[in-house]
Amino acid sequence: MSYKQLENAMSISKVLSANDTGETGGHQAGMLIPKTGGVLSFFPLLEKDEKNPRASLKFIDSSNDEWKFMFIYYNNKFFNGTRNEFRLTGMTKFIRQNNLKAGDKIILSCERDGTRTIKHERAKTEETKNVLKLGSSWKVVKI
DNA sequence: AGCCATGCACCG
DNA sequence: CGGTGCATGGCT
Repeated sequence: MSYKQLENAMSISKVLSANDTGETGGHQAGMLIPKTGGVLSFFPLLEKDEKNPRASLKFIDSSNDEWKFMFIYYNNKFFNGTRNEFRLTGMTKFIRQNNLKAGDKIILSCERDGTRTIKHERAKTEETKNVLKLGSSWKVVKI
């Protein structure tokens, strides 16, 4: 009797930063993966004893297209350098095709059969929605 | 911890 | 030769 059913159909999401989408001029080719929030458990375990280990992952989007991303652990901090972070690279085409901008969200899911899917969520840019004008110079005065 | 930025290698 | 992506350093 085992109780392991947590690894089924999990999904994570990441809000794109300007640098992730390339808007800052950086040629990043992908996005940073936060080390916190349990996000890492979505990805395969990488060999931390070797430098910059990586895993190629296949994702299916909503139109059933297949995408190949590279999950890389830049860990040269434990070798020569200063890096200690995870990245998902090779996403430029996907970002462009869907016209994703900073603030938009990427949702990655993992089905029970191991299939990984990718979705995106447009940021709600209704910035002036809650700026309800109430005639602030008027107020009720009791006499 | 996460985001920004860049030199260089590679490929069209 | 210019765009793209990797790897890496720097800055907040």
